[in-house]
Amino acid sequence: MHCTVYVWLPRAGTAKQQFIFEGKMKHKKATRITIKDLAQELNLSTSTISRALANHPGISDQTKELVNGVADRLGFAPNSIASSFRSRKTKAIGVIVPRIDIDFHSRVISGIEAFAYKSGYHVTIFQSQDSYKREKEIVKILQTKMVEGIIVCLAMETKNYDHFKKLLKSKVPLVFYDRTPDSFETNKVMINDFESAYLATEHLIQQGKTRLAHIAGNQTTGIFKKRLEGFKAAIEKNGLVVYEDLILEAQHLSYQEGVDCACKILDSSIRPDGVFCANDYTAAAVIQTLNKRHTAIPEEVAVVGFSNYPIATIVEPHITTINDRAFQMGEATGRLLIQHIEEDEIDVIDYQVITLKTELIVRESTAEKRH
Amino acid sequence: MHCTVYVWLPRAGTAKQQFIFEGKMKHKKATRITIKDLAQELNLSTSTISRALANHPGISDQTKELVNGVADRLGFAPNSIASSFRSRKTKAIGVIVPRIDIDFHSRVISGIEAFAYKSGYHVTIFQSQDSYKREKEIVKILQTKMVEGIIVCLAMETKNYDHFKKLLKSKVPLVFYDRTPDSFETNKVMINDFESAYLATEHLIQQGKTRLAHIAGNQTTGIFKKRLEGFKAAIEKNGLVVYEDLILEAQHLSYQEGVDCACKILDSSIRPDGVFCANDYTAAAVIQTLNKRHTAIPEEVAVVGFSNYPIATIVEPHITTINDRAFQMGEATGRLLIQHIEEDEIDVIDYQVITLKTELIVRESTAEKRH
DNA sequence: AACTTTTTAACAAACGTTTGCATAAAAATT
DNA sequence: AATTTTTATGCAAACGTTTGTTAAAAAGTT
Repeated sequence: MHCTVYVWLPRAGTAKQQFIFEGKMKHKKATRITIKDLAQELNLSTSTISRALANHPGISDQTKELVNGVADRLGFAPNSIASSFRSRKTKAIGVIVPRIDIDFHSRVISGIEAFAYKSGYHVTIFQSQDSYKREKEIVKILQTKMVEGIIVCLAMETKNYDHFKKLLKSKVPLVFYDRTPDSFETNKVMINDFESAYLATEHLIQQGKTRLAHIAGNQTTGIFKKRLEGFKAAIEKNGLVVYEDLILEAQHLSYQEGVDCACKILDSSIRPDGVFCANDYTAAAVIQTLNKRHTAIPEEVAVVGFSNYPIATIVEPHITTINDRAFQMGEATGRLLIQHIEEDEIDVIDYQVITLKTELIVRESTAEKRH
Repeated sequence: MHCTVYVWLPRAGTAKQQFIFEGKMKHKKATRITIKDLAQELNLSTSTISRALANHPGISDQTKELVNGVADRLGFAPNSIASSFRSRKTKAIGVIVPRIDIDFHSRVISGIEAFAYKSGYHVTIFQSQDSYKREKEIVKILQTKMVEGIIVCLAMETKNYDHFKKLLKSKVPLVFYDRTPDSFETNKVMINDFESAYLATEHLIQQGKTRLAHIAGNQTTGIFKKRLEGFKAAIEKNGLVVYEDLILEAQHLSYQEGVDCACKILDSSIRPDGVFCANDYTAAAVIQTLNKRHTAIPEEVAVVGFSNYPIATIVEPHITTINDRAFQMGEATGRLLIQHIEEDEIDVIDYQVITLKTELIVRESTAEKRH
């Protein structure tokens, strides 16, 4: 049975509104209040309403008050899609991250959202799951004028950047953070991984350590390569020897991988007295392994991590580490993107590279005595 | 000086395209390919193009191929805003969380995004920063037909739900997770906090512990109240005594608060032999404090946490805890919301409450011998 | 061959705003 | 009082799709 029923209901104001219940009475068309309703109610044109709501200077304060009053009274909520459609501005930015539930990324996203919100933008997030295929899919979805600009942290798998180049060709503002493309120049926000690693390593040397080990990240990824380079550079600069046997690569820098690497390093013929780890999970793993072996930290072996994860101050001894300023990186990335979206003058600028200051946070795993 | 210049450029296909540089030559109107261009190119109507691209059954396979071919060739990307505008479907869902950079929430969001993506939706996130004012602001922004449904984890401050009731009145599908409103019935996805706490506490009792302490969360928040109730219920059911002095409230359940509470509890006149903590940060704090005091875990004092954070398997001894299934909670929340968005039949259902199974993960902080 | 049915595509009207231009009224200037 | 200037509002087109209805052509049926 299929029927159509017309029901007439009185509405706020004088006009009457038609609600249509149709087809098994399933589709209740909840007719929303539009700018036209306000116009009718006040005997003004839609253009005046629109301008009044937007606080346009050409509209008298009196009318503005009137319009806002009625809008409130009728519970008017603007249709942002119609507005975006007409004005060609969505006030949306897209963010592609490998995974949201990784501490570093969630802090960066937090910074992006905080800055975007302040600037009147909102943030739509996508997880590439570190997959190249998925990343391309997402870029395709974002091609549709849905967002005014895009922030990306590259998927681990991504070695080809054509999908992003296409994006740039169609003039979509684009900013990369942390894991950025190596083979083409574009907007980037990074920390100085080389410098940070150099700093961390030199700190170990200053503590009198001479046989240094490194648990490195995936060496096809720029940032981890840089950290290894910084490690080596600091050793050589200080006239010490780089022991290649003490450099291990951990694909995902997970805690478990850290344990495995720690065992290998500690059982090596050259017994290290200092370990620099490419993140704090592996640093925590090294520390726990040393604890189990009753090796004194930092006296026998000192440990430095990277990123200042929450665990850095929970594991005992607390981990000396690099403050990677994730939240600030998010803010800086958001700021740069929105600048590119809004400022036409910036068209002259081809691209910008921002490098954030990092700092070494010294804790008990290298410096003070363990209590 | 103000000038207008017309530049004619050849375009893919046979047609030519006009680019207009205007007003100090700042606004490059990058004219995109639209459905109309495709129509012109193929001598078809826009409706046919639209239907062909949408794989409408009324269009012949031959034309579909033709259309898709030209679309590819000209690099056509649909304008999703125009489409949303006309079809009244944005394929977007909004998520309001207290903070993104909290482990639990980032895992829930990850689950939401994963499910939404599979279902062809995208996710826009907002942080209420646990502020009631901010939460109301965000709800107002989301009123604008920008999203088809909303997922919320309440701000700590929120005690009044009028802003959400208004949302429901305008028929916006709404689902709460974890921190849900107590005073009105609506769609919710939760874990059984009472049951989980009961389970955790009973486990301590089974280990022969009789003087139990609890580090509780903010007692104006439902879930933490439930956890306390479960704790007490388990004790009473097992014929033991609830020591009110051993129950402390930590506003934010931070590591530092945990340390403070741990000291108070351990220095209390009734020396506890078991501690149930409302999250893993405070549990880690208790464990570290006990370690510093050289108190044997679990022999002298056993510890149970809540949520299974990464630190649970990093701190030594590893923490016995409740698996809160954050990712699955995200998936379930996303599924429920999208169901409500898409299924008209569901209109009959007023609201749904989903409770997820939890489990106790037994580790060394309660059971096995520490090595 | 005259019909009915099916297939395929076109027409045209929306969707709710924004915005350039025109205009009317009021105020200021001569 | 005639004019210019300023202020406040209206008109109407446009943004790029989707979709209900209609029409023509092709295929099938007698």
